[in-house]
Amino acid sequence: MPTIKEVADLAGVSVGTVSHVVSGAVPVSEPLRLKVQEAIRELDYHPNHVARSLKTSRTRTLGIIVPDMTISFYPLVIRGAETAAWQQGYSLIAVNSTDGAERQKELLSLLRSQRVEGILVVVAAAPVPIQQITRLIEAGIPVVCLDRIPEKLPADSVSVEDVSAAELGTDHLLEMGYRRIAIVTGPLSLTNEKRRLQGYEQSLRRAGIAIDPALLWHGNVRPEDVSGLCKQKLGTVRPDAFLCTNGPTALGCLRALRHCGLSTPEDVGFVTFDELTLDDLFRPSITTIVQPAYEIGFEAATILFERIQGKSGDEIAAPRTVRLPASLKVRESTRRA
Amino acid sequence: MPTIKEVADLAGVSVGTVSHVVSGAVPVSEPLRLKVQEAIRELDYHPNHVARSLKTSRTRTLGIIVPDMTISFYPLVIRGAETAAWQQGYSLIAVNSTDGAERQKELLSLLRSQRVEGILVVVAAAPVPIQQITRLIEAGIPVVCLDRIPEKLPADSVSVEDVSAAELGTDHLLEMGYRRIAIVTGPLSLTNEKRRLQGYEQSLRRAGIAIDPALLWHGNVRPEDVSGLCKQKLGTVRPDAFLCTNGPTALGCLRALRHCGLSTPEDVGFVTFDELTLDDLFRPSITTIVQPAYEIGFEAATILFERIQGKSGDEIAAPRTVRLPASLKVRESTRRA
DNA sequence: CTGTTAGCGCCTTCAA
DNA sequence: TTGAAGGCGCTAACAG
Repeated sequence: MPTIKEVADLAGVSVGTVSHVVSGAVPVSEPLRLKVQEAIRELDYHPNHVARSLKTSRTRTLGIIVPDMTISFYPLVIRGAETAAWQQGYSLIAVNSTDGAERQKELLSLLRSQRVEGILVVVAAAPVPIQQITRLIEAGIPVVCLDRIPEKLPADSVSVEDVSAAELGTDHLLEMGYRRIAIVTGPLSLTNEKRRLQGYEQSLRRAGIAIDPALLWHGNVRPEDVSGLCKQKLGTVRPDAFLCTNGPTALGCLRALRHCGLSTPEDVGFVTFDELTLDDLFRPSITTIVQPAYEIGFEAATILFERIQGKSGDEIAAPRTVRLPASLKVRESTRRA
Repeated sequence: MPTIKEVADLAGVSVGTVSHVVSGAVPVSEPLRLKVQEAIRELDYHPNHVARSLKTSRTRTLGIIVPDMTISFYPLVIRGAETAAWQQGYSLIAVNSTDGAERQKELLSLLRSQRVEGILVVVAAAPVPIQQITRLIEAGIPVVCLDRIPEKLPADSVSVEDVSAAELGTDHLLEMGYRRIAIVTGPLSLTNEKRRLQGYEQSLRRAGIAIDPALLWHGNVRPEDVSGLCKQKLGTVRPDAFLCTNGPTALGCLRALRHCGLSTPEDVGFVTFDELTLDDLFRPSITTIVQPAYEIGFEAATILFERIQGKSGDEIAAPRTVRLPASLKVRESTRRA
């Protein structure tokens, strides 16, 4: 791999001159510039980012940690962030935490060693000591949380407007005439889940319906577990509709319904957060509360850049909290006979 | 961000000693080691990978380029590669080419500047000068192609056994009694598409059915385009079944069918490469030729590591070609009334 | 075992 | 406008 020195030698100039034409920051006379460019082409020279980063202590790299990019929501988030990063000349390292606290810690540490200039993180569902993250921020590496928001973490965050999103889904079910609406949530240690539950409760209350604790099903983010939970609950309780607060949960719930011989929309109404299918080609298509995944990623990266740029000198700005609106895609699973 | 020197000062030892305890390569006496570790904890020291990479000229980083990780097949591939990389203590930079030749070139250049030690690439569907890739290999950066295999590129490659995979699907349709089977392909400039077409033809021939050119529909990887193509073709031709050679193509085809008021399996049989849905919860569930996506990624990364390790000294081994078997998931779209 | 030191490739003053 | 030189943080000899 050729170095800047080899280019300089071939072009018959000094390394400084080559550096100038590469960066474009300092003007170089036409003839020298051409000679340098020719040498670059000839040698197929690619500036060494590693050396540049060491010198400038700027890696022009961002990190993003997601639980599992196999879940359709996250690739969109990543692409949003990637686009924002690309526009600023940054690249993005995306890694999966598999929702493990230990793994997340390792990844945070790895990204730190790589000297990424900022980190986007969807915190693992496993309870994570927030110290993992506060330390990073103290060390001067800005962190923006997205999608899932840990409690009491003084960091920027971007996610959906959970309460109103849940209301959107619940109101729709109420409008369709469902009354015994069960909510299937993930772990309530995630603020979002709590807020979604809250939105559900508000909608019911507003409709004059009492909250029935027997219809509050609290699971986690593993479809198998949720499926088991639902099967068990279905033995004694029969809701007429379901609101699932995330994709994996919905998957588990749907499997349980099928297992119990219940179908939607014939037997029960069904609404979930997050897209389960690629589109509406399949039946029963599921009514979905769609989060603006791409925008969440894009917006989060944008905030991260503001932090990175504004880091020099003046006091740290207060954490920003951005909440993007969700939208409802009404499909067949809430179409009553 | 503390440096190795600060750790050394705090622990009252030399930087060499700190380096030794961090790497574990050179033994250090118990008392010193403890002092160093304490200092590391105290300062929250994270070794600078950038400096280390510059010194050792090994970044312990791999790159992977996919067309669009929003397509469900690719996240699995990436995770497979990530797992293999992680096991070797490497990290992975995943980027999207959006199937553009220019973009792919930029990404290759970027990864090269980042000094990744090897690259996994799903070549862009747009015709790409193979020189982009051969140059990399000449420069000593091993490249493994996966999923899509460009013609005449002397590089390692990992993908599915296209011919037999297509036969699998076609034979199944034949067994179910379909006779006028249309094949909807992506661009034939991709070897895989050609091979899949070949498998389809072999199956038909073996069954004594003549190839009808009117049933050979050649599209691209953009659902909208394919949908338009299919709508037009359906105006004059009526196949009794479809074999789609990839996901985006299938999507376009299904949309066209719906547009024309045709449903599967009632009116036509349907088989496609690649999963369209998360699972079999939706109807009509589509019979699918499933590629071992995770394994493809894992295997490709493994080969890449062999190249990276074996790079020193001896002559370059001949390109390896790995073909993994596909499996058929029979679902409702081929269940005849 | 432990300390010292020379670069890895590049950018960035600073002089010429 | 161009060239020369120091040093970013670390590792890998090498010397002690």
